[in-house]
Amino acid sequence: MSKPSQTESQATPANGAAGTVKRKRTFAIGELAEMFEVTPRTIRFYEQEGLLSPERKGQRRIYHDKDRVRLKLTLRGKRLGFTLAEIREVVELYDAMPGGNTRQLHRMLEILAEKRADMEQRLEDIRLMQHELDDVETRCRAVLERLEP
Amino acid sequence: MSKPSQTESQATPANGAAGTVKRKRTFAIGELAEMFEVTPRTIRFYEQEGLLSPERKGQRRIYHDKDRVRLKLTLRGKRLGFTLAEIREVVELYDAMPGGNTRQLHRMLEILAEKRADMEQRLEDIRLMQHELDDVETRCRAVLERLEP
DNA sequence: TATTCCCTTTACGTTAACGTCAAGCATAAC
DNA sequence: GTTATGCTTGACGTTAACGTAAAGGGAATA
Repeated sequence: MSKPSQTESQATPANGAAGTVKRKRTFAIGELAEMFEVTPRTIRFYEQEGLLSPERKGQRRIYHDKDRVRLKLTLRGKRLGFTLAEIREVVELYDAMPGGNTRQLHRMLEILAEKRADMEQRLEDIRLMQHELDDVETRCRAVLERLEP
Repeated sequence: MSKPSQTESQATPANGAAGTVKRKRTFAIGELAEMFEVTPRTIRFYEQEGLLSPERKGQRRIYHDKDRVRLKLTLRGKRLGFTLAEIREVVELYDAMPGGNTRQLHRMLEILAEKRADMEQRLEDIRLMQHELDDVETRCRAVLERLEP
């Protein structure tokens, strides 16, 4: 399945005033890509799909911490099998939340309920799959016992 | 995401001797498709990919209970985000198990361990996602409280 | 100054997992 | 008998999510 990195690997904080070990506040696309073990292409693609909208400094993209978080959430969504379109739907509503009208907010609650049900189903699937794995492993070891003394 | 059915819907048992409500033992492709809310095309595709190998009666495919179970497991695997190739890998090893040689069996245990770790990661992702959902819902309701008395 | 990186956009290519006809067989119903 | 239903095998089309190559900009380093 080509796992795209579970926990982002800490990039070496390369700046900060003397003594003050202050976290780097912005990232270039390559840094972010390395952190999450994805390619820059992927990150640009997510932007094109409306999931990210980094600042620009001239032509270059500058990513802040909120962009990093959003990317993290996006990738987690992906691991959970959501499509980029689904992830975007939530992201857009989330952005529109503070000034959101009542209808949007209720729609949001609807979506949340759906996702929640989805998570429950996934938990059940995982439980069942784990049992399958247990079962197969047991049989597997049984056969091995018979072959290897 | 177009959910492809979670729990297969019980097809009406249309045969069985008088009184004996005996479960139907075989299924046509259309029946199986309806049960799991997928298309026949999907089922044929899975066969082509080596995940199913139903009996043939003349030209027609006849599915037994073991085929149904295998389809169920396949769809569950899909919901968990596994590719058909991954699912097939396990299926093939599983088939080769009873007469399997030691090397294959050890390979099998390896794969099982991988899948197990995978499940753990998925559980963690789900936990985190649920917290996200809680968080968003809380904020969402807070805004609504301010808008609706 | 020249070379090296890292970035940029544009654009066509690729893979998985089916969808969607088309043309035809066979059995069940009328 | 013929009409309808459900199956069969091709074979080409489609979508999502990127990959990959081309052509070039700008700053930093040798």
